[in-house]
Amino acid sequence: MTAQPTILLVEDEPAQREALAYNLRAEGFALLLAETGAEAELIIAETPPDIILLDWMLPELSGIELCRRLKMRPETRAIPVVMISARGEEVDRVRGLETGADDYVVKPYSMVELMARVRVQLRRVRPASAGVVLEHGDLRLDGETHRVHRAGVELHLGPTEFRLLATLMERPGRVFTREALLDRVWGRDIYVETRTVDVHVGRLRKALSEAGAGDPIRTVRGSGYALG
Amino acid sequence: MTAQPTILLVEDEPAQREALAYNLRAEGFALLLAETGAEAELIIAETPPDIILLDWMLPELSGIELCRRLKMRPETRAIPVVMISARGEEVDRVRGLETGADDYVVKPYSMVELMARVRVQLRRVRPASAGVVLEHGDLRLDGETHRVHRAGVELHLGPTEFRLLATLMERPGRVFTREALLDRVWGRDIYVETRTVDVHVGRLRKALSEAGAGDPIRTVRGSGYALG
DNA sequence: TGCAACTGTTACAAAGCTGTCGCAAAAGGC
DNA sequence: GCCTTTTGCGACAGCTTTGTAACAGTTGCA
Repeated sequence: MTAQPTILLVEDEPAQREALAYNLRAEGFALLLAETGAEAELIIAETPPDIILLDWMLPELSGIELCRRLKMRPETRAIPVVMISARGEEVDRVRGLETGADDYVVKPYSMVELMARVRVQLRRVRPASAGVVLEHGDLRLDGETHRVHRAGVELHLGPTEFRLLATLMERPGRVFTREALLDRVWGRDIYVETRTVDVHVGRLRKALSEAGAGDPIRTVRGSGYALG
Repeated sequence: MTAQPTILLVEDEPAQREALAYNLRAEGFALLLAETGAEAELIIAETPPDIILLDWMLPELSGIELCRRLKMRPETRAIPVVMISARGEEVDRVRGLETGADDYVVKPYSMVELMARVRVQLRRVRPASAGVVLEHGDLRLDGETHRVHRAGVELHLGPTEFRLLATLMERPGRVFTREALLDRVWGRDIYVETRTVDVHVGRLRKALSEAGAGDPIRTVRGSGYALG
C-alpha cells in the first residue's frame, strides 16, 4: 500500500499503549511498539523510525536515559523524540527538554493535542507526508495536492514516482540507499527487487526531463541516489 | 558560526515584552523586537532571525495569521515559531500547532520552561556538533551527501577511495597499517592483496591532487599510511 | 467487459571501478 | 656507495554496478 511514516511507541503500561496505538494508527502511522528501553534500542538500531514517542517511566532503562543516549549518537540524533511523563514539575519538564527531547507532554494530556504535537514533528521529518509544499531548485512538489511542477510546468508522475521524488526532496542532497528507498517509498514489509528502484529512478528522470534541462537526481555509485 | 543566535520577539504588551526580553538576553540571544505583525514581517524580510517568539494576540495582523504567512513562504518556513497565547483551550492549542507553529506555550507560563523550549528550537536551527561531516585541513567529507571537497572544489572519488578517505579522516594523524585499512575499508572477511591498498592510496592521492596542492596523505615506511 | 495506466522483473549493454602484476624509484641500513 | 626492502605507478583484464527497453501482470475505471 502506501508508504506510511513510522512511529515508535515506547510505553510499558498496556492501557496507555492501546490508547496511543489506536490514535497513532488513525493518524496514518505505521507503528512499532516497545515496552522497555532496551527493546526500543534494538528496534531503533534495526529499523529507525521517523519519530519516537517515549514514556519517561520505564522499567530498567528509563525513557530519559534512552533519550539521552539517542541524542548522543549522530545516527539517531535527528529522530524527533516526544516525551510523555506524569512528572509535571517545572524541573522535570526542563530536564526532559534539556536532555534532548523535542517536545514534552505531561500526563494527563489531551490526546488531540498530543497528536497535533506529533504531527509537528512529522512536518519536520517527512514534510511531504504532512502535506507541505517542498521546493528544490526549479522543482516544486505539493504534498497536499500531489502536484509536481518543474520550472512552472506541471508534470505527470505515477504514484510511485511521486513518493520517490517526495522522499528525495525531503532531504535534498542526502544519499539514500536502495534499501532505504524501498523502506520509505514502497513500505517496510513489501518485498520488491532492489533493482526496481533503479527502474523507477529512470522513469522519474525521464518524467523530469520533459519539463526542464539537467538531471536533478545524482547517482552515487555503490550507494544509491540523491537529489542535487 | 556567527556570534549570537538572533531571536525575534513579537509582543505588544510592554510588561510581557520586558520580562521576555530580559530573559532572552540573559540566554544570550541577540534580540529583535516587534510590536505588531506588520512590523514583524518587515524585520523578518530584512534580517531573518533564527527563531521567532510570537504572541497570538496582536493588534491588526494576529500572531496566528502571521505564523500562517511565514509558513507559507519557503524562505521563511524553516524559521521555528514558538507561539505564546492566553488561549489555553485544546482547540486553540491544536489550531496554533496546525497553523505551523513549532511549539505552543500557554499563559501564564513558566519562564524557565519557555526558555528551555526556545533552546529546543535553537538546537534544531544550529546543530551543536555537525552530523557526519569530517573536516581536516582543506579537506571536507560529508557522509550524508557523499560529497568530498578540497579547498572548495568538489572531487570525484570511487566508492573505495571514498571509504578509504573517510577512514583516514576519522582519525587524522593516526597511522593505519595496510591490514587495518583492509579491515575497515574492504571489510573483515574479504581477501585482497595487501599491496592493493597502495594502489588505492595512489588513486586517492591522484584524485586529491586535482583540487589542491600538497599531498595530505603521509606514507609511513614499514607501517602504513596516515592523514596529515 | 475492455481499456489505459502503472508496476515489478528481466535481460543486455555500457560505463566505471577493482585487483593484480611488473618494473622503476625511493628509502634505509651498514 | 652498494644492497635490500619498501613504495609508487602505469597498464589491463575482469568484474560489478547502473541505465534502459521490453514484457507480462495488475489495478482502477468507465
